[in-house]
Amino acid sequence: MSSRSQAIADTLTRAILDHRLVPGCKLGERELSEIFDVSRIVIRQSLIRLADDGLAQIERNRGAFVAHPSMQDAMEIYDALTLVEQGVAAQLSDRLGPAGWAELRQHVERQRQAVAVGNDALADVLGQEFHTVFVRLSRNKVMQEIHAQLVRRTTLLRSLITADFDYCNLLDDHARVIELLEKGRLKQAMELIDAHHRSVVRGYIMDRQVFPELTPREALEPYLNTKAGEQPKPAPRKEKKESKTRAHAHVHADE
Amino acid sequence: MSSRSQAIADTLTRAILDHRLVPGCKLGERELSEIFDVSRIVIRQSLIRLADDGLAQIERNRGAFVAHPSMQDAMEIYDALTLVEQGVAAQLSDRLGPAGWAELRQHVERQRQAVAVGNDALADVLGQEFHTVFVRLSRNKVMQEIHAQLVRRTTLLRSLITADFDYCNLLDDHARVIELLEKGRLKQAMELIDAHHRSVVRGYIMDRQVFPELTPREALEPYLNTKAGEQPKPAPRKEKKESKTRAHAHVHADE
DNA sequence: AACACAGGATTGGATATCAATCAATAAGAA
DNA sequence: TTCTTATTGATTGATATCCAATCCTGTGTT
Repeated sequence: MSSRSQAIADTLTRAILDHRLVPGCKLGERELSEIFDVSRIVIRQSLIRLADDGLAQIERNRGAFVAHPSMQDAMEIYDALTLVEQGVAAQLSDRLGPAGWAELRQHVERQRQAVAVGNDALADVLGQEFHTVFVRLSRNKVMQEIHAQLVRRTTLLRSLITADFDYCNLLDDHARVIELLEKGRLKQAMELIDAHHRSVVRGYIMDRQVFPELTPREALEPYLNTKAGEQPKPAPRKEKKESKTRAHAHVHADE
Repeated sequence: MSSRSQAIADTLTRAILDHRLVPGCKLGERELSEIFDVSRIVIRQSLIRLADDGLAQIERNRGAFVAHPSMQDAMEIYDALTLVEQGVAAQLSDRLGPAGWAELRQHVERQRQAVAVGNDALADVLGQEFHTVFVRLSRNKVMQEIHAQLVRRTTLLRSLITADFDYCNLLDDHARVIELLEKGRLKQAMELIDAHHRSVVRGYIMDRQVFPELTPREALEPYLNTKAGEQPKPAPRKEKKESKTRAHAHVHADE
């Protein structure tokens, strides 16, 4: 494995993406060093990595915090994501072979089955993964990394919103995008991608204040027991609140 | 000022982009710590930043080196850059106001005058800057940062090639792109951007071996005297070799 | 209540030290 | 001689401890 600081940065990233560490949460060096049982310097390096990735913000002489993007940031991130995925779509419509289209359709089918079975958690994961698979088919590692970073930041954004709008009309967008692209209707596919993301960001209602709910120690505890990189992922999201979701209880946080 | 490690990372970046530190060059912690007169830890943090930016590569227990991208990497970087600039072009063709178009035209005009006067160095800088200005007009900081990183990596790539082909046919591409975009001929503009980059990467002949020519200490010395972030930039590129350039002596490393 | 000040806590950084690993040399066998 | 192996040196990864600068807070004064 690579360096310790990278491993810790990965763990922190996981915790942030799982919404266990919420925006604005203080990431104190001493506290983290005690939690991970490493020196402060290793923590510092991890925090630098997180900051470079846009998930943390370091303020001089004040310390590091989980990034707290503004509404403006959110729109820019989604704009960038749209731009990237549209570009990849354009490339794939030219260059993708039959095996690639098959993989995409297969992925959508797996998600559809997960929904049919009622396994919403799996459906969520597959829904997220679709975009990653999509970009992977471009066979461009640079683009993949850029896209992955943007996806991480959108996942962070979801910590800031009250997911109280209907995602269900987005469920079939993936299949439709594939269909349109295969038919060579690139322009329509790109518009759909744009609408897909735009409808998500329009639903955003960013709560300026976010309650930590979990101390860093509590938030990170599940990731520490299994030292090997297994997937603990107990994912105790703030579903406890009175269900603000309107009609649909199973929210597919696809985007 | 932000942290010391960021300042040093910036200096190292400058040195790499100025081709004073060439791909494969060892970036020893002890050596750099003596050069910058800081502890190894600060250097380590700087190297982490550089690695995250794709300009350095850290190998476990072996140290950091200036990144040495492969031909495959080069193509991927240019593909990504093309994708980003095409996307931005599409956005600008919709959203850019008259002031924006004026700024672009003005920039091209300044470069043209620099060429006319024979100030090739300035023309080079302006040629590089054009793309940055272009993306800045999208008013998307996230996209700007992604683009800037890609540009840095293309600049690094230029350390690896023998610039022995004719850039001159690319000189007016910028003006043509603006013209096409303003006329709403988006598709043609995007194709031109693609061709622009593609013609550059096609000219690449990557020399597997790169002679350091300068030790890190020599390479970094010019940046140290002026402690305040002035621009020393003596840029003693390897122009010393017998001019391999074919017909055109003044190579506009526009891309 | 408003302000100023002092103290504590935290970060940024330096130094010294140690273990682990890699590289290159030196020693030894075929 | 040449190939293999062992030793040594150098460098990295990481820790502990220490110090200065800065920020936050709480108290005391006006």
